[in-house]
Amino acid sequence: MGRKAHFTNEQFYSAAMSRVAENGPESVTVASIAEAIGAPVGSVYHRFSSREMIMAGLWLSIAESFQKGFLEILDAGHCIAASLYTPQWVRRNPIESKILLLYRREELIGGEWPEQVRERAEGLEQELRSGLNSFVKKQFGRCSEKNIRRMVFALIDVPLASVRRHLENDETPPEYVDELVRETCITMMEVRNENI
Amino acid sequence: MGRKAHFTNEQFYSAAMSRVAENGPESVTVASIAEAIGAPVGSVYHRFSSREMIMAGLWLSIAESFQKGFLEILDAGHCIAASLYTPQWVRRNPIESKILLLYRREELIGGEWPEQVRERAEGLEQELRSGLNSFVKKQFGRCSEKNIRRMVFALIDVPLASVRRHLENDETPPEYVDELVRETCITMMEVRNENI
DNA sequence: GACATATTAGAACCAATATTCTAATATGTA
DNA sequence: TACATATTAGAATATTGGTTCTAATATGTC
Repeated sequence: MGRKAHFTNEQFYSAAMSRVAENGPESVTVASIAEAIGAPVGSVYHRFSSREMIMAGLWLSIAESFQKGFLEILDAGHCIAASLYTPQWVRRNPIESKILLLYRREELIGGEWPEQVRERAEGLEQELRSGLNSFVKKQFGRCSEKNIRRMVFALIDVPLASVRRHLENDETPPEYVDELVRETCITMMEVRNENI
Repeated sequence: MGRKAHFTNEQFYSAAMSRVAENGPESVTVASIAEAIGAPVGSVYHRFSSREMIMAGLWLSIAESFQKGFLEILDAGHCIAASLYTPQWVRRNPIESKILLLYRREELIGGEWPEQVRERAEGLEQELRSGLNSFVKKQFGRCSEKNIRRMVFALIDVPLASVRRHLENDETPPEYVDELVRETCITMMEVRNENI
């Protein structure tokens, strides 16, 4: 029927993504996205209902892709590999990782989360929680609150901490961070009797 | 000579601080600070040359106070205690810790760092680096790059990671985070031969 | 080729907020 | 009490950036 689209959604996302990685989330204005791909601002609003929707879509697609890989490893029961997933993913995806791991979600998406977006985000959380639960059950026999916390720490919090410093400096995380993360993960797996 | 000040600097800082803790750095407008203490915006600019200067002063005073306590423990050579300093400080300073540990510095202080402010910040970094160096020298005999990294990880990055999740949720870090941090710190202190 | 509609196009609009400016006011000193 | 000045006071200004609106344009279908 109508005329063919001149720009793809990916182009809009990609423009937003580069700008976030280069100058931080604040610098992403609707005008800057438009300019980056040579479109007028009106076109942006024709595709997306608001700036928030662009940022949310971008964030979600990166988060989904990250989490997919993580859960595959976790489901396979590879504990150490799961803890190393973050630094390795960061090396493979330097731009995406700044958006997902360096900035807070609220910096990217300030205001209202439209229903549809919230659902996708909740789906992600749900999926992660259940993946962790079954991992812990498999590894430790039973899924105590204490063991869940240990694994969140070993597989998520610590790996994130290990790369953040490097993301801030725009450098690829050096190999030694894997060693630190691995040692921590091994320690966390050594659950003593009183912990079970 | 002139008339006495009606408001103290602390009042301005404190107003800014509460707002950051409650609604995030974005919500701190010059008008909101003024309103919080019942002053007109003009008074704010009479004291501070810009919004940035308020935020920078606030951030610096918190950072200095945090770091002072940390370095005392570190200088005393108490490794585990140093790693536990962060979660414990967070429990004692719930408001301050959101400003110092939850938000990125760039969120608080966006643009230019005036000379004077930059100097104070650089002083802090310098002081921390040198404190860490002498700690590592004392603990490990020699101050290798590798050991420095391990200690930054054990004493700074991991403790920070251990509380961030809780700061986001506006809850005091539960006691068990100390256990996780302690175990990690112990692991990091066990430097094997090939690491020295 | 004519029509319908998706899309481009960009000017205009609006809201928020940092900053400036001018006037009024209070207080320490002579 | 009168003067000098730090401070309060808040209205006015300027800028930035998201959003809306109207017109022009291209493209698939009849």
